[in-house]
Amino acid sequence: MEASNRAAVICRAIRRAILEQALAPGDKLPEDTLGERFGVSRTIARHALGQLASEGLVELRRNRIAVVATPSFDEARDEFDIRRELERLVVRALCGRLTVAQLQELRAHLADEEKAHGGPAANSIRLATEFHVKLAEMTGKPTLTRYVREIAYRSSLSLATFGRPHSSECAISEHRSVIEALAAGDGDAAASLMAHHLDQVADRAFLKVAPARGDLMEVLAPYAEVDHAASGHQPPKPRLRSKANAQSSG
Amino acid sequence: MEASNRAAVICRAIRRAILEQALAPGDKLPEDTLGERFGVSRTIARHALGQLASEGLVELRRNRIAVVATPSFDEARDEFDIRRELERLVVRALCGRLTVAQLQELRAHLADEEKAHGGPAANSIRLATEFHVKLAEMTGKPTLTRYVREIAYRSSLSLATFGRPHSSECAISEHRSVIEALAAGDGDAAASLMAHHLDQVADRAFLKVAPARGDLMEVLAPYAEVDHAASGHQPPKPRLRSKANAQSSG
DNA sequence: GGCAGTAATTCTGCATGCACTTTCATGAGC
DNA sequence: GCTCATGAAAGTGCATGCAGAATTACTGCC
Repeated sequence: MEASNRAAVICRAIRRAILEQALAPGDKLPEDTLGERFGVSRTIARHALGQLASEGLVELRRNRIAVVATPSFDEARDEFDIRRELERLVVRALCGRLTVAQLQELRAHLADEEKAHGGPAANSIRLATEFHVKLAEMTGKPTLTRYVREIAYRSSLSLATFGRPHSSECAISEHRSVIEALAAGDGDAAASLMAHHLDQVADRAFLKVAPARGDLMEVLAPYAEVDHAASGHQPPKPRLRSKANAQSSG
Repeated sequence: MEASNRAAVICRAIRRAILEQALAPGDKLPEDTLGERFGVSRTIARHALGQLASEGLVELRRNRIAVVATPSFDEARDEFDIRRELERLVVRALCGRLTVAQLQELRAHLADEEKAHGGPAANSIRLATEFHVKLAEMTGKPTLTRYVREIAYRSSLSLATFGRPHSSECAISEHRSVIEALAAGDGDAAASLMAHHLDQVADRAFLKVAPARGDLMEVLAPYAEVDHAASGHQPPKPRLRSKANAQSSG
């Protein structure tokens, strides 16, 4: 799938780091540091960054250090709209075509999600995303898989930027009901359950922006971001994001 | 939008060549030839090829010359399914939000399509594709635009592989009705007209595979391709494609 | 102490060189 | 005439070096 192994290793590492929110939007990714860390030359590191940029996970600006992408609020919203349709296609393609082994794999994945529930959020987030990617892969449709994977990873960046603390228990039960609808061969149900699930994720994550009380910054962040998008260039904003989230119980 | 100008120039040139079918699936793209042609080093050419590969227009195999991608029949079919949903999102996003200037631009584009109707097919194909890309761009949604653009360009490769002679007059009238529905602010109509249009394109292009009489090769090509995909590696197949198409009136 | 101007450092953009792989042409053997 | 080995040519994979841009550190000044 990836051009060469050595660049692919870097890509995978960075993708995973983003997924587990070890890398946050805006974090710098200098070519030589990267190359040094992975024991390759800048050429390879550069190649990997290009690949990640084409997936929307990294932003490349001329003569500037590459940074982890910072999706705007609008982008996040629009991408969830796309994602809903793509994943609807996924479950429709899957319905009635899943093998016993595949169903078993999905249920095993669900078990992993449950097991990770009490633990660190990074694991839960990663597993939840991988559930969607795994479903897409099972369609055997390369383009659909690619788009779902890209957008799912991008979603985790949106979550990092705008999301409030991840609540995984709802997601898990929604995953389960999608699987059961697929197992029952009910494509319509599976499709609307998936669409509903993604709407819920979006709502939980950043659409219902806090019930008024508490941190004003958090409420305003999305709207501020909209303004930035309109004005066309990024204001300073040095890591205000994580601070705002951390104080949400203020 | 693209990392650097110099690589972007090469990308644009190749994309356009593909769109106008001056480059056919399987055509070779050696790094140094490319670099020489555009007055840059292999490094830049290589970078451009990586970019195009990430868009699915070029296939990169280790230690092998890059080639223009050859979508399989299944891929082509699946991508039209994706495209239908994406472009439905496009017209829904556009409906009621198009400015007078934008409507004017779309109608001007339609006029260009009509003007190109009698002329070389390359022009008609390019303009038809650009119509869809232009619509997507007008949404202002970067990810949606990117995906529609990628898939539209990929479609032109599918057409080159499986398509029969392009018939542009239907496409043009269908484009017109989409625009008029958008101008009238009827989102439902626009969405289903667009979906219908894409279905028609797919049907005209390669789903109704010739009415039995004539060249057997042409009828079998898609099924042969399905087989290749299943067996996992490409058989020789040295440009059989264009020959089969040319003899379709046998 | 705060601030502007400047030098040093860091980092990217790109070409080039070398090692290795694939491909192709040539010719020997059957 | 056909197949198969063999060596040359062509092409990619990757590291490195140099030029220039961006950033940072530093110094003198108010």
